[in-house]
Amino acid sequence: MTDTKAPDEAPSEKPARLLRIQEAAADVGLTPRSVRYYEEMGLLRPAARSEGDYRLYDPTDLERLRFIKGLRDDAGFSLAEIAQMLEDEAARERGHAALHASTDPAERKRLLCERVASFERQIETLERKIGRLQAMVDETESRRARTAAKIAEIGSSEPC
Amino acid sequence: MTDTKAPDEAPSEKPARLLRIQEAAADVGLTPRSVRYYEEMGLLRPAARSEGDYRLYDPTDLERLRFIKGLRDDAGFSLAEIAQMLEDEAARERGHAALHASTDPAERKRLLCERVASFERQIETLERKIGRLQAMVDETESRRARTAAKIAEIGSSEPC
DNA sequence: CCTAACTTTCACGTAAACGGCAAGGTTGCG
DNA sequence: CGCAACCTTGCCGTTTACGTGAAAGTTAGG
Repeated sequence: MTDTKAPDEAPSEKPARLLRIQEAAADVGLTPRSVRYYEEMGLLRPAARSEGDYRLYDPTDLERLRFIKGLRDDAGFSLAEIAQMLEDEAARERGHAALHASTDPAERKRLLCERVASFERQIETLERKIGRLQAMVDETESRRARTAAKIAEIGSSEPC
Repeated sequence: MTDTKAPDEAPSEKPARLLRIQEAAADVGLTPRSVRYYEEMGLLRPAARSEGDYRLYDPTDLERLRFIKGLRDDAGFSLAEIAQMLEDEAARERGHAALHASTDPAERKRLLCERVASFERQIETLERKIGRLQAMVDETESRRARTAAKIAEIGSSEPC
């Protein structure tokens, strides 16, 4: 359970189910056009291309697409901002690769710490947004409470 | 303290500091163009116009503008969505007016309850967004934790 | 009254994020 | 191998949310 991801040295280990753009897009709730656009914007590259140059997406790609969609739909980040965050991700991946290459504990640690820092930046960005949203909720909530208080003044027990 | 807002029957009670578009926009961190655009999209109308048709904004307008900016910048809502929320607001305002017109307690209560419901819809919309953002934070957090665990494995006490 | 600074409406321009179509190549089932 | 269904790149169109003048009117100070 601690080692879900085998480093797989030998090829043809895990064909891993590759999807073509339509299926991949549908899977994460996007259109093929959007997926291509994201690629054009440098947000992702399909894991592979078929003989005839068809884009082929693996599960990692799908996760990445879901991440992108989440940041766009839920958080309202621009693709440029998302690109920035993903570059951070990329740095983590590179760090991950370097991790396997290195056997020096100190080096390994440095790489891992960098990853943690990057995660924390990401979290901070998200939480800043949450904070501002929460402030709006709080304000609305207090107005709701004031109105509710007026209702209480009127009394007549029964709610609306 | 319970009656901050006097209904003001007589005019010329509170000139209330009216700002022209540039100052108003600067005050809330927008451009005059955006403010005009918001008006064009039906998001707000200046409290008054000068003799020569200059737009004049009162504090209520500024609050509204800040609200709009918040929803856009912080939450990433589209102007269309914001328009919807503000229409809700407008309904509340109309309810507020009707409240002063009506002396029937039952009627007053109905209006107030409507307002509360509208506030609650607003809160729900915001919290849905917060929920999704929080989910992303949680996911990132758990990944951070996994990485941190690896660091702990290495040991060597000193942090990064 | 004059002028600088601000404002108005109108209109065209733009960046982001796709939508949609055309012309041609690829897959894969029968 | 034939053909429907899917994919490719290329390119133009569209919506949203403004930016940027242009031409003309308004305000306020000197």
